[in-house]
Amino acid sequence: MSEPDHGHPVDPERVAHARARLPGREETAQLTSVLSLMADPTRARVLFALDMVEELCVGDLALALDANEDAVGYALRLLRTAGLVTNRKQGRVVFYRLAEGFPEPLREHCLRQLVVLADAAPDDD
Amino acid sequence: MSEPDHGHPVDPERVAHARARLPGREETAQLTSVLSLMADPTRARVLFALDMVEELCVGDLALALDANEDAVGYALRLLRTAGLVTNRKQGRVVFYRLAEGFPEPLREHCLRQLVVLADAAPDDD
DNA sequence: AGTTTATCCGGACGAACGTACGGGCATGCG
DNA sequence: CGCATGCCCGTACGTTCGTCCGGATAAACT
Repeated sequence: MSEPDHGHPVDPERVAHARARLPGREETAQLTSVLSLMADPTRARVLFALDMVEELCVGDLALALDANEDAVGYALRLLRTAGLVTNRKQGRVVFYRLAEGFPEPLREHCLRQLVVLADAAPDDD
Repeated sequence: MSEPDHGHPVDPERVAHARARLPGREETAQLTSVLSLMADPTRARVLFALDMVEELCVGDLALALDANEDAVGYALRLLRTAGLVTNRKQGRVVFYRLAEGFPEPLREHCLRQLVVLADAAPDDD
């Protein structure tokens, strides 16, 4: 079966303990949805770049990432929709930057701290 | 075209600046691959649970998460393959826990800090 | 020994994701 | 005023991911 009735847990205490403190479905969904956005090479690098130079237009962004514009455009679309970046249009050029309300923990922990993880863990397997 | 030759960047300075400091393709791939593992509700909650109670068997884990065993089993398979969790078999029960070399920044920043993000940002949209 | 329990494994299916392409809309320039 | 540029949008396609289902394995209990 997929869902055994499981007459009795093996570790009722721990189950209860975990169950009580575990983030709910919605909170988890929120968290994972924003993590999903960073869990893509193009989007991650877009955010990295914007965190460094504050503002960039789409074409320059593609140049900086050495990616094609379609990919960057799509990445920006999702990030914009999620409210993580904002755009300012000047002439026919559109500049992007990290949104005002960009989650600080995300910027601090994922954009900056976690890079050292990739840098210091060559044997990730 | 998808890849305009872009005679000249708009902001050559910023492009160069970003380009120089940007993490390479491999590092980004590593980072995103581990982030992808957390960017799933089931896997994220599995890690949360294991971070809290140290050790749990598959069945109890399914109970704690209120998910079916198939999902939990699949989640554990991926996490195990990635080396993020280890298992210890006692009788016919298999206990899982976070791996020894579980990336500390990940545990500290994603498992613990980022939850407050989900908790403190009801207007994520 | 046979049966039940706890888990793992592999394949099939459907859904979501990312990419490539074509067209569209504004802006700036000749 | 017409053409080129920079970017956005919608669609179609291929790939990847997660779930569901059946069977297999190993251990404990009778």
